[in-house]
Amino acid sequence: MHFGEMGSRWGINRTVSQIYALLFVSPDALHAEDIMNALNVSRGNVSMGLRELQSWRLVETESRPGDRRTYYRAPDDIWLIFRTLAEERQRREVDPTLSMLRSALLTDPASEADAVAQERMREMYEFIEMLTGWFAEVQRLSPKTLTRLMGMGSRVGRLLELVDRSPAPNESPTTLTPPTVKE
Amino acid sequence: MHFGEMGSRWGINRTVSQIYALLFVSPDALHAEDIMNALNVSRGNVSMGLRELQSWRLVETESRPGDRRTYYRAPDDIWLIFRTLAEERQRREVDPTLSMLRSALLTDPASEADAVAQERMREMYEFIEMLTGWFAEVQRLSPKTLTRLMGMGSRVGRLLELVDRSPAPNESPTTLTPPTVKE
DNA sequence: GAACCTTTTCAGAAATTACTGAAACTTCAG
DNA sequence: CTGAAGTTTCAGTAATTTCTGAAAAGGTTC
Repeated sequence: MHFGEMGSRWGINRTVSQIYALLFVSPDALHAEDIMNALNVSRGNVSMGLRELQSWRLVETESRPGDRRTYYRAPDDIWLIFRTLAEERQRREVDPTLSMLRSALLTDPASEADAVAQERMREMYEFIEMLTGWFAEVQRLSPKTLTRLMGMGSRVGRLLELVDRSPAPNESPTTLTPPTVKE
Repeated sequence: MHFGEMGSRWGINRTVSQIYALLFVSPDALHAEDIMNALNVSRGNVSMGLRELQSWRLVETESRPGDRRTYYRAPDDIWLIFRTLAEERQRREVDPTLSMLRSALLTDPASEADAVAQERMREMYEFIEMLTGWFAEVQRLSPKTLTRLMGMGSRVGRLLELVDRSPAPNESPTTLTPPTVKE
């Protein structure tokens, strides 16, 4: 129920969110009728919801010998789920927004106000590109490494700030060679 | 228009998104009637939209001497906007979800299936806590440092992976002392 | 190839969400 | 105070989204 509520705040259909939550906590794969009964929704609704979840690559199907029904299961690797969600949102929402901004930036500003608007859009464009670019790159690291990086929290960044404040000569701020890790 | 569309995919009312986009690209602060005219929506709708945006701390008001009308402006510091959004979503959606999960984890599992469900929820709980905790910490760094960190992309992480593969003796994997930055 | 079981589709109904416009309210200068 | 200018509220309406259930389609088995 809570996930249905939260889903709808994130633009995801209530039933779709609930189906996902149900599959996520289920020890075994479920078939359509299990879901119908558990959530009290119609057959058609379950079918559409499952299709939506498959289009997001969030559920997998499974078939069992001697049973005609299709069973559905939600992968349980949380890093993978996170990655999948990020990739799909990138493809469906971020990329179209970037290309819209790009084309808006190509037109000639008709007024001073337009020029300012373009400047703001350019900032936003660059911000989104930087953020999603970084994200895509970092996602390629192993979950283990990512977990460690997160465990270090802001320490990595504070280190950089330290370096910034006491500038050493002939130092490139954007390259980093293997440090000596002590202690 | 595009932002209205995208907003609704993220659970944000179309008009609210459009008002925000309009203010964001406007060189000057606008008053309610400007917005009504620009977007062709009713006075009441604009009023409600602005209130919503203020509750998200995404727009500020401004009053001008000799003019009774309230002027609205969207701050233009993108890092600040990003941070504000993250903080509000954390407060409104992540925190309630975490506390729901916490209470679900406190109940005694009534069956084997319940125990599995709890285990899944525990994993999700820990993942969200780690991610948002890291995020909150990193957000405290200056935009300049953050930009540099992002510029380094996955290099920081690859460094860690490298260290993992060729283990040096007596090394704690979770602490990091200032490295020698060369070149 | 026909009976059977399951899934998908989709038109219409239901529910939800968003919007309007007018009245009520607030603010402030005179 | 008063009245003009501006803003908010909210009941009613409109638009959109979601859901249902029955019919069609898809697959399997014998």
